[in-house]
Amino acid sequence: MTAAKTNPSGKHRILIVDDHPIFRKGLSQLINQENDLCVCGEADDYQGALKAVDGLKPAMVIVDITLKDMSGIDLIKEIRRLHKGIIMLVISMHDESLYAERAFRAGAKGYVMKQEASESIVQAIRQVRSGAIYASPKMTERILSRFVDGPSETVEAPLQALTDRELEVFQLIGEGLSISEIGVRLHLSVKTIGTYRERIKEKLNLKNSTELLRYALNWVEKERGSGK
Amino acid sequence: MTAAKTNPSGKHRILIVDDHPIFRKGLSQLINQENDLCVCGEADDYQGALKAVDGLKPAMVIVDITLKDMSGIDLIKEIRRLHKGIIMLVISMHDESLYAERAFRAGAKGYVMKQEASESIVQAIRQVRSGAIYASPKMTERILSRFVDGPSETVEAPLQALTDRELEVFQLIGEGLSISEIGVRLHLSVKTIGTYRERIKEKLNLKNSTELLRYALNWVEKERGSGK
DNA sequence: TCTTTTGTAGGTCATCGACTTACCTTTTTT
DNA sequence: AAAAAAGGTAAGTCGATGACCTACAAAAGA
Repeated sequence: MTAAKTNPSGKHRILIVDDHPIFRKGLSQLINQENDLCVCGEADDYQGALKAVDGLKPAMVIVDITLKDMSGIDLIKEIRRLHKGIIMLVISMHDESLYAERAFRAGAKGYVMKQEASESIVQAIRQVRSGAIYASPKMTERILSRFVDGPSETVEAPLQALTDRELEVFQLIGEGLSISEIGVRLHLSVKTIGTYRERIKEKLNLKNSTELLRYALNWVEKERGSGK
Repeated sequence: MTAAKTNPSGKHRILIVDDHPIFRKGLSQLINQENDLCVCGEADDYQGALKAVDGLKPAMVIVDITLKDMSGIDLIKEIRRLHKGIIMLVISMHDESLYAERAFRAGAKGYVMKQEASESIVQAIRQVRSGAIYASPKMTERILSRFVDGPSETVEAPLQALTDRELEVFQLIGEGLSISEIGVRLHLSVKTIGTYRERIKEKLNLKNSTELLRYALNWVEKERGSGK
C-alpha cells in the first residue's frame, strides 16, 4: 500500500494540479530537487486531475484553487470522497483570508500562497506530509481565535447569534440599503441602526462596515441562490 | 550597444518580473534551455524591477501585470519612459480581453496568458524579439476588427471605458480596500482616489459608493471565477 | 425578584462621500 | 505646429456616516 504510493527509490509521490504550465514546471523542479520527494504527474483541470489520481495513486496532491473548468475546492472535496488517504495541499495566488478556511473545510491539509518563497512551500509540503496542518501564522491565528473568542458559534451559521432585529438589519444591509434608508424602512432612528450594525460587526467578528457590507452582500446572494 | 545587452555567448538577455517565485523558476528554466536566450535577472516588484533594469540592461523584460505593490502597466510605462530600447512582453493570468490593449498602449510588444503552453510562450518571446507584435489569435482578430467595424464598444465590458488608473482603483475597491488604504497602496493622495471613484461611478452609471462597492465586489469575484 | 438580553437612542469626533475646481502632462485631432 | 481632448493628480467645502461610548426601559430567564 505504501509501496503503491512511493516509487522504487522510496520517494513521496506528488501530483500537481494547476492550469499554468510554467508554474507546474517550476514547482516540479522545486520538488524533484528534494531527495525524498518526487512529482509523479501533472494535471491542468478537474477531469484530468481525477483521472491522474486514479491512475497514479499519488500520496499527495497539490491543488491550485483556480482551475480552468471548476473550482479547486470542488476537486478537493471529490478527491477526498473517492480516495480517503490522499493528502491535499492548496497552493493559490489568492489571499488566504478568503479561501483558506473553505479549503480546509473541503479537506485540504494546508494552504500556501504562490507569493511565498520556495522554502516555505517545501516546508508546507513536509509539514502536511508528516500529518500536521500548514497555514501561515496570520491564518493560523485567525482560525484559532475563532475557537477562543467564539465558543459555540457554528462556523457555517454565525448568523444564529444575531437577534431578530439584528438579522433584519443585516439583511437590509445585504440588499444594499444605507443606514439611513434602513432607519426609514424600520421606522427607527438612524442611531439605533448604527448600534445594531456595531453589534452585528462584533458578533460576526468583522473589522469595519465595508467588511460587513461585503459579508452581507455575499450572504444575501447565496440565500437567493439556494433558498429559492 | 548590442554587446551590452547580450552576454559573452551572444544570448538575448531577459529580465523576469513576477511576484510568484515558483513561476519565475519555471519561466527561467524554460528560457535558459533555449540556446539563444538567457535570464539575466529576476524581480518581484516595481522598485526591484526598475533597479534591475538599470543594473542589468536587459534586452527584454517579461512583466506580470499584477505585482505586489503596483500595476505592471505602470511599470511598463515607466520602463519605456526611462529606457526606450527595451522590449517588453506581458505575461498574465488574467483574461486578455481587458488588459491586453492597455498593455499595448503602455508600450508592451506582446501579451501572453499564463495558461498557454510553454511553446507559445517561447514563440511569443521570439516574435517580439524579432520586432513583431504578439497577441493571441482571438485578441488579434478583435483588435483588427476594431478598425474594420469601427468603434463598437461592447456593452458587456463597460470596464473598457475606464482608464488604467481608474481600473486599478476599481479593482482595489473590489478587494474591499477603503479609499485611504488604496491611497497608501498606490502612493497617491486620498483626494485623488476620491476623484477616481467619482469618475468610475459616472462612467459605470452608479448612484453612490455603496453601489460601486457592490458592483466591484461582484466583478472581482467573477474574475477569480473565470480564471478557474 | 434579580440579572441578562434585546430594542431603542443620544452624543462626540474624526473620517468619508459628493460635488467642484484646478493644473499639468500626454495624446489626438485639425 | 497649434489646438483640443483625455488622463493623472490634488485641494476645498459641507453635510453624512462610521466608530465608540453611554443610557435606559421592556422582555426574558434564572
